[in-house]
Amino acid sequence: MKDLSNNTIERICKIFGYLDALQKKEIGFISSRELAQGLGTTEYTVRKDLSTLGVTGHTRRGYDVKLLKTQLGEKLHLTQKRKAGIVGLGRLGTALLDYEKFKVDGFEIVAGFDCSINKLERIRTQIDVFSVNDLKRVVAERHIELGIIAVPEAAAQNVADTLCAAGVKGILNFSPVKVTVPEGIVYLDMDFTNALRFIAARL
Amino acid sequence: MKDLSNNTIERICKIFGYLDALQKKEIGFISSRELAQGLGTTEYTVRKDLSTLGVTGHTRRGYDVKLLKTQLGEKLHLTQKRKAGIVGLGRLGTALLDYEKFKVDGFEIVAGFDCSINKLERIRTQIDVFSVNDLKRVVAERHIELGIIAVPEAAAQNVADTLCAAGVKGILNFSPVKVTVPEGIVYLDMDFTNALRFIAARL
DNA sequence: TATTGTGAAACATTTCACAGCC
DNA sequence: GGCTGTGAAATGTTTCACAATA
Repeated sequence: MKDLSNNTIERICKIFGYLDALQKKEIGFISSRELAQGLGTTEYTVRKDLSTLGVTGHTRRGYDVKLLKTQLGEKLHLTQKRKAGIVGLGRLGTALLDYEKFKVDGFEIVAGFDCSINKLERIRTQIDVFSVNDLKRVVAERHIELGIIAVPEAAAQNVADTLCAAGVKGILNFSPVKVTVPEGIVYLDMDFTNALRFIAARL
Repeated sequence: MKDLSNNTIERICKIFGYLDALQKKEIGFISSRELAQGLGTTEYTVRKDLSTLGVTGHTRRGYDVKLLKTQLGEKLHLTQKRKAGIVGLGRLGTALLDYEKFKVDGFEIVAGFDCSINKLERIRTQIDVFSVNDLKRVVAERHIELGIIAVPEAAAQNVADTLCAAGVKGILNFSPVKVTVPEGIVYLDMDFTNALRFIAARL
């Protein structure tokens, strides 16, 4: 397959999520125009993106919702379940531990980590929790591919290093500092403050 | 000022945040190259972005960290404090209520809202909490400009409508569905599942 | 000598127009 | 008739090369 731009991948991921909503409403077919409206983009871009991926719709009817979901899932490798671990079990970390939407969409949180024994003992959750000292072992044993960082900023880089050394392939960073990761590790920031800044700048 | 692309605004917001870290380390000047490294972009892009904004550095020394922070803040209107309210006081919502980083960066959470009286009574936080029935009044009284949505997906669109009707100018949506807002309201999604999907697609 | 600032070149993305199709 | 699929045009963004500068 041709290599896709980040923008395209992001849009396709959004479409993928949007199709869930359509399925719940029992909508069988959807046109590029309606998809575009639901996503805040243009019909041209939707058609181009889908055609770039090699998936195809029907003249006069649009795209088959269920089929499209399957096809996009395959093309983006979203069909296989992915295991994730969360490091940092403060308020945000524990909120993420029990975030049900992950499960629905093929992501499974299989472990939580914190450096405070105190916190580990007090936490009430279904997910197994461990000391960060056991991180390397647990990541290997449980085949964790994705690391989610929810520690205070001072500890973020350290945690990222530990996660990468343990062998995770992707990192989602909720801490407010950018961390650096080795070549080949997929990295994404979720900086809340930055999000508010972006909005403020557009006001 | 020329109008800036979303990409430029996003990068400038990141630079703005990065300068905080530099100030903490007491670094006085920084070159476009170093900035680029810290941010994962190129020195050309940094220089172009800054020059597009009309801010300027010094030959042989780079940019004055403190001055640059001030200038970027002015250009992006990030100097004035912005008041925000959070709707939905589940685990995520309450985590956001007490997210200290917001305060540091000029955003102030001045109210929380939930529809469950039960939850409102049980919550322990410094921030005043209200029933969503009082949302319109409180948004007006406290001059809330930014609405943060942290409710389950079924309620998200409804909450967005209420917030917009109450007069907020920007919305940050943590729920996993995209909501639609009237023309003129700045809107940004923070979809955790989508973030994981994006990472999985890049693996 | 090291770094900015910027016009121009290279590249990437989005939009468009329309053929093809059911 | 209404929708997709796509090559070509239009637009936007990034990279580059180099003059200017302290």
